[in-house]
Amino acid sequence: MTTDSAAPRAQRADAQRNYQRILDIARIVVAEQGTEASLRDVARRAEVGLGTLYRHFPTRDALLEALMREGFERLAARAAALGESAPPLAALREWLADFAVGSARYRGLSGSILATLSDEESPLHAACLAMREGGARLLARAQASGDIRDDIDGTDLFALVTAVGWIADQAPAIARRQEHLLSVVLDGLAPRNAVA
Amino acid sequence: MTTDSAAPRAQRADAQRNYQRILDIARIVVAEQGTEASLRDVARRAEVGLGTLYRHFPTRDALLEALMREGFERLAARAAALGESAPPLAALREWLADFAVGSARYRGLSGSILATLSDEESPLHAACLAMREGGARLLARAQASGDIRDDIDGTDLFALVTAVGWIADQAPAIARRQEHLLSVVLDGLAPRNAVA
DNA sequence: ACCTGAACACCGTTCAAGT
DNA sequence: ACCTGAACACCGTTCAAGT
Repeated sequence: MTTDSAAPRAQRADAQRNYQRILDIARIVVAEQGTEASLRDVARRAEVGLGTLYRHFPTRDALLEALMREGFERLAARAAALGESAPPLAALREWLADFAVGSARYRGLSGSILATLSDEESPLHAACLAMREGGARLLARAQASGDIRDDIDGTDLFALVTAVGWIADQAPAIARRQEHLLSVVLDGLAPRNAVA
Repeated sequence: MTTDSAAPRAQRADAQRNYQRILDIARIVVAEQGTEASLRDVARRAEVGLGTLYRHFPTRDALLEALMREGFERLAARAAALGESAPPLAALREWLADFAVGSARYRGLSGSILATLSDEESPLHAACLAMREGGARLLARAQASGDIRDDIDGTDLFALVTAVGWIADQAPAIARRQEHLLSVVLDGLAPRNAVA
């Protein structure tokens, strides 16, 4: 057993180059057109055959996953760090602000990310997992300290923050209210005290 | 001046029939496929030429507007009624629950409705206006009575509630949490008391 | 006055043929 | 082992030709 069956086989040089070309161009095209960008356009501008794009990225979500992986990993790491360094509520708020920015980086990304929650086949699902768990831990911590109400879970929070990002996506006119709307939602997460 | 220039000219019988056929079928197809339904499919199943569909409904939003008009008018009327009959906060909450249901009636509708806020050309924009104003009045009333914080306006509220509807749209797994998420958001609208 | 469907310019996805 | 692009089955939108 000198070679692991899951060992990454060395790619041919042209394949490696094409993969990188596609990814670089995809970043540009998705920035321009959003997550529903024309894949044909990506292939054209990357100067590869359409089949080559599909060989490297069998689905649109596979391409998005490659585009977002770094960002997701960064958010997961940031959650862990904040969990050590900041008080529960502050840590959660700071992380959510970061997440809100990341999940709205491209037009349509909020939708792609939220839809992926229900679709376990999507490569985005797995890519988001560690980040989601990091956020969920910060939430649980803030709930344990009594800063956040107990009747919401990580998925609820994830969905709510993504939804606020989606608002700016759909209606540019409200985009400047995004931060404020997020803080309104977070205010709703305060513990319910029975003050009648 | 016996005839108003804006008077509705009598339509030819076949035109009238086609209009109705398209609308009836569109209701079915949009229920099946959502607001991004294939217009070709609508024309096919309504057994009219594709051009006939475009003649009656020049844009997708024009078709959606015809589909939703009644519902919007009902919501506008309901806002007025609740403004007379119920205490400020209860009226607002009840109306928002109604609105939440209506704005999520079809898959994709939340998006179509919110996008229309920024697009004044869309026929949906005008169709929503009276309803939005009705909601805004209920909001202002609840703010005047001190039940709702002052730093949000009708557009903010409209966007937030639509966004909660969108969540269920994207992730069926969370659909059953919709009511709860809406109540979390509404809790965030409570006045900010300086309780440190 | 209204209807029709072909025509145009796009998609996503697959796959036989090439190197 | 990988690349290519034609082929297929769809779109939305327009518009000349018909009745």
